Amino acid sequence: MITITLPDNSTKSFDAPPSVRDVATSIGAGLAKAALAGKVDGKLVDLSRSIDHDARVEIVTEKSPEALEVIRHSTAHLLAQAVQRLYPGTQVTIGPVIEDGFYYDFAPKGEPFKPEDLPAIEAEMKKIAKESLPLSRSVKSRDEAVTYFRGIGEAYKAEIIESIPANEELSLYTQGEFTDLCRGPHVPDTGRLKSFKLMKTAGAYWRGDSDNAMLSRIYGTAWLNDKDLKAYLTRIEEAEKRDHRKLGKQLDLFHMQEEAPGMVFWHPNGWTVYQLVQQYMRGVYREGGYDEVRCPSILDVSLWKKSGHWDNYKENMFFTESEKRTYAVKPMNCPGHVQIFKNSLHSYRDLPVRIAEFGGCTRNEPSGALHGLMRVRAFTQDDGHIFCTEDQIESEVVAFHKQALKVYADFGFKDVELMLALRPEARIGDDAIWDRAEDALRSALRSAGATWKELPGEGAFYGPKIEYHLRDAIGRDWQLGTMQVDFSMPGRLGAEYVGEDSQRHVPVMLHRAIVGSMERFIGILIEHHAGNFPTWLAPVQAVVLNITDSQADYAGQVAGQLGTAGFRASADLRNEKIGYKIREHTLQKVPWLLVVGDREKEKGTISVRTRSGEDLGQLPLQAFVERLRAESGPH
RNA sequence: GCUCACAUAGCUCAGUCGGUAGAGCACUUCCUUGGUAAGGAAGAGGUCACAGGUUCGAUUCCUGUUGUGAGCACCA
Repeated sequence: MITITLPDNSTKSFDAPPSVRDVATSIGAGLAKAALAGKVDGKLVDLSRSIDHDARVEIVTEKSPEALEVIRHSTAHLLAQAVQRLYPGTQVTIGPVIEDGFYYDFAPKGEPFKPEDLPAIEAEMKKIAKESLPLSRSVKSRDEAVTYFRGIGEAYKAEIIESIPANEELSLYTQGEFTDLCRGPHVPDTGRLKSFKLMKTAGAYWRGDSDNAMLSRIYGTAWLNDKDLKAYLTRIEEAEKRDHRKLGKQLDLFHMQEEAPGMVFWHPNGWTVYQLVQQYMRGVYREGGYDEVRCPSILDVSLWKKSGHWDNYKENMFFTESEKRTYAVKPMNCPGHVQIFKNSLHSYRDLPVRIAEFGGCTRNEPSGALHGLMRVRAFTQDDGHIFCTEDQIESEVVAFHKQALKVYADFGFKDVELMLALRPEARIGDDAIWDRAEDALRSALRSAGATWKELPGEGAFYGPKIEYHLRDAIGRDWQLGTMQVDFSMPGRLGAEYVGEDSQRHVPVMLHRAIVGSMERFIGILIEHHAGNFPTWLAPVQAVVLNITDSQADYAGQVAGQLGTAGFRASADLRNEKIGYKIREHTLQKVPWLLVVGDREKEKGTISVRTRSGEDLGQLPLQAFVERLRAESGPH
């Protein structure tokens, strides 16, 4: 006798061990039909799984949060089956579920898959789905499974299984002629898979290691129904429209060119935005008690040997030589700031000493990593370093945390996630130091009332770090700010202060940045706002448009007065129709369009239109200035 | 760095099954003075990314280089 408890706490009894499907059927035929999988004592299983003990059971249908995972996983199997039908001899490896879909890595017999191959594969998937092949689960011992996969020529699969402990039982899923190793669960039959699409092909290293062979990966997406699929495809299109590389060109913000890979040519419009962000951040330095400094861009390599960058970061640095000396182009600002700290003798009374810079950094990033403004070789950090005692870490981290959240909110980002990156494999400093550094950050975060996720192995070589991840308007995550504790570098570079005991001590160094890289931050701003910068950040805030030549003087005057009032305004006096000018400046995403014709000229007003097409009618210039002033800053 | 793809006018793209190229927008000039998302006409603009090779002939085919895109690896 088996007693099953359902989510509403009602119970059902069965004489023989029932399958999950039996439980569903006992509740209702409709539910049995809608069922995709089940949850037994919280564990996701197949419908066919029999339940041999008293348990809590939940039926997973399309309405369950787990449904998508099951469907995507099963669709990955469907893809593998289709590929093996069309390309016999292709080996399968793994096919996990990812955000919005799934992928499957194949070891093709000949050429890797190309985008042109996808329609045929997708058609074959649709065909198999129509066949409604049931998926059946079987269990094998590890060694049996290895023998099985070796027997059918699946060397990669066999290799995966060999790395699993010998005493573990493995489940295999079979649909028609296709069998794959898999933890499951899966949909009961392939007919349940309807709304999917293959998206792209790519290379991917076997087991994620660049020393291994390159496999051929196919990405796909899968959804509960065609409506969701369509919504997803629309979302991707929207994201493409916001691409900062595209908008950067359209709005004439910046460009990059072949002679300077990964480096930016800022155009007047883009540089205006850059300057605005910089001025704002300069205020943040001031309010946080930082002194702004400026350090040399190239420094003798001996300094980088002392700092540890030579040993840990050489691959990513640019070098230059002159008169038999080798210099490194600075990839980070910290050693420079230490030099400034060291240049005078500090008392413990001076601490914390806060030094900040808009520090230009140059890093030889791998060519394949470059991506518009998001990953560049030359960039500027809002970089600050705090020299303090161990006791001061907590209050410094808390103050920084508050400031960072304010900055993000001012730029329109509400969704901020914190990560704590812990000691990596390659590092300097002994474990006791790392313990103290990691604990210091944890306790600071605790006292700031923050919640965070920990990422083992992701820290910098000199210390652990807090990372601030922001979610933009279309749900993508970006890492911006960082706060890092460093017990090593001050000692290596000889930074000291005189303590109360009149002895010399090595200070702790905190590395911090809020926007991270100016370049990347502006890229994120462009995408977050889809190019529609808020008025205070817009390169051009208002354009005055005359209707005929007879108002040219007046239009020029209005633009002049706005300029005098401190706004970025210009007049478009071209001999073009008003509709043409409106279209052009709307496409340039200028927030305010001010139309002046004879009517306005006579009354000394302007007709105000926003870039979203809203018509505010005629306003006296002064009234508009007030309105603009209200939108001219984040505060 | 690795795999695959791509590189044609300022921009977005078409095209040449191998015989040195075309559209729209933008630009210049002229006409038009027009009230809220494109008025009209004419003109100018290209070593078809770069370097080799095959060929009577290469922008087109092949190889390499550079850059870009997608993904992987990397991201101190």
